[in-house]
Order: sequence, then C-alpha cells, then structure tokens
Amino acid sequence: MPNQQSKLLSFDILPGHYIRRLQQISVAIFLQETAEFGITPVQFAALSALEEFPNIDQKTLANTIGLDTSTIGGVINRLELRDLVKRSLSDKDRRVHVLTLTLQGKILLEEISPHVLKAQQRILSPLKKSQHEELIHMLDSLVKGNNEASRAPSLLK
Amino acid sequence: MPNQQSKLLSFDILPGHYIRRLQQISVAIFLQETAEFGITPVQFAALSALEEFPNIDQKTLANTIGLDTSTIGGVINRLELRDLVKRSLSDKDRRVHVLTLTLQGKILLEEISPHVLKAQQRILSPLKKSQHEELIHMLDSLVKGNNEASRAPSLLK
DNA sequence: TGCTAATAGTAAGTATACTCATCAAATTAT
DNA sequence: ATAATTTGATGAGTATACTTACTATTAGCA
Repeated sequence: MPNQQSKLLSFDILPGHYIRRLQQISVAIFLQETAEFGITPVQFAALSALEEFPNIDQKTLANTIGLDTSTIGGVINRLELRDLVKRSLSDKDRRVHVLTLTLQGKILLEEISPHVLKAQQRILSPLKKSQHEELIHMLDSLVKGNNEASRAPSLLK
Repeated sequence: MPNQQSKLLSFDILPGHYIRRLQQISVAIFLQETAEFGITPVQFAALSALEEFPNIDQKTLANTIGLDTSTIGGVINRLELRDLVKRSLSDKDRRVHVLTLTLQGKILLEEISPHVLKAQQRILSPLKKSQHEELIHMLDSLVKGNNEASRAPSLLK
C-alpha cells in the first residue's frame, strides 16, 4: 500500500491520482491492443453508441458517451474523414446533425470488438476474477452517484 | 447495473469507459472545490511531489507523478509563470533542469490542501465508508500491476 | 582522446476535454 | 406575429497526454 511521508497531503495516496493514472494506463492498453485499427477509446465509444442508437444527433451522442458538444464535433470530424460515420442535416431541425454508421464503420466495429475485449481483460488482469464484478459495481456507483459533477452527464441509466 | 442490448460490445459496460468517465468526474470535482486557486490536478500533483522531493529534475518529477517528459515541460512552464516553482540549470549536468517550490508554491500547497481533501471525499461519497479502502486498494493494484503499460511508469513503490 | 551512445529537454503534431463566445435555427412568450 | 429565449453546433483558448524528431550535453569505450 502507499506511503505517506509528508505532513502535507501526498498526491500519491489520493483517489484522484489513482484514477488519473488508471485512465492513462487504460488508454495505453486500449491503443496497444487495437493499434492496427488506429482508433481511440473515445472514437470506439462513439461508433459503438451509434451502432446501438442509430440516427442520433451530435448532442445526444455527446450525452450518451459523456462528452460536451465541443469535443464531439472533433471526434465526429475525424470519424467522418475516415468514412466510418456519415453526418447529415436533419429535415425537421436544420440545426441538428444526424449521425449514422457507414458500412465501413460497422465492419470496423465488428473486427475491433475482440481486441477491445482483450484490452479490458488486460486492464483488470491484476485483480482476482472475483474482484472484477466488485470493481465494476463500485465504478458504476461512483460515476452515477457523481453524475451531476460533470458537464456532460450521461443519459444512460 | 448496466444493460447490454446489442449483440456487439456495448461501450457502456466496459471498464475503460467507466474509468474515462470517472476521470472526467474526478477532474471536474477537483476543479470545483479548488476553483479559487486556479490549479489543475496535475499541477497539484507536481507541486505536491516537489514538496516531498525537493530539487528533483523534470525527468524524475515526470516519472514520479506519471507523465512523460514532453508533458511535464508545459506543466512546469505554467507553474513557473505563476512563480510557484523555480527552474534552474544543474551545475553538474547542464542538460538538467532542477526544480524547487517557491515560497508562494509552498503557501498555495498549504492553503489548497483541505480543498483537495474535500474533493477526494466528494468523489468517494457515493460509496459506503467501508468500500473506500477497498476501492483504493483495487486502484492501487490496477495501477501497479499495469505499470509497464504506460510510457511513464511511476517510480513510487 | 575522440567517437559513439545515451540522456534531458524541447518542439511539432494529434487527440481528448473543458470553458466561453458566437451563430443560426427553432421555440416560447407577449 | 414579432421579440426574447433556448438550443445545436462551431470556434477560440487552455490544459493534459501521447508520439516522433531534434538539440545539446554527458558518458562510455576503443
């Protein structure tokens, strides 16, 4: 377990520090396992959400995966450039950009999935199998319990 | 608990997605609780590490808080601009920039500490007290067990 | 000693991720 | 129906966080 030497707060025993480090590690492992596809975790989340909820707009997608509307714009730009996502103006509301997966996007999703699964298993591998569920459950509670704290609260129940 | 509707992987049940969301939330809460100081979590970690290990160089600081040398440069620039950190060339090795907290840096650390603590408690608040230790222990295992995965593995044992 | 390796730091490029400001379009209120 | 407000998206600005490439300096070795 960590050590506390100073009279002041030591950064390395704070949950926030662990969370930041774990996020860095989680991204690194994801990128390693999916290197051949050139897809980031956020891009995967966007594609995956579009597969599950087709024809949603950027705002809804942003809320779904937990981003603000500024950030999602760039993500969609990059996916559109690679022809993984199609962006079209809504007829009903001309402010709205409706998003759909292209065939290429669907194929990529299917092909990348086992690699994503492997990455997730690698991330959890330092824990015993019995702790996996427990951790997920705690992360779920933390995210849902603090949902209002982040600007783009997820709509997922 | 989360739901799995699609035949494909659903992003919202993956550990990586929870970790990313939790990091967003953790940063947001930190920034809320410490708003009056204008300090980021990474900047706090840097100041805190410099208090614990004075006169270390940028490379060592980067390793200590889990950053690469590219990222730490910008962090130190911003702290130096605000006179929270002093950067001086080492006599022994003129490649090396030795870092020290200024008096202002020390004062800020002291003043911000209770707010940082409060932020950490808020992050954990959705969990029962009995789960706090458990979570920290699991995060610790995950970070240490996957240490090699990230480019800037922490030196902290 | 002189040449090569390694090292510390920076710079450029990419990708989140936020804020605030702005714009156009739609909705609401008067 | 027009004015005021709200909303979806974008753009500028800041801050991680990574990669690869580069510079300057040091260290290792023939």
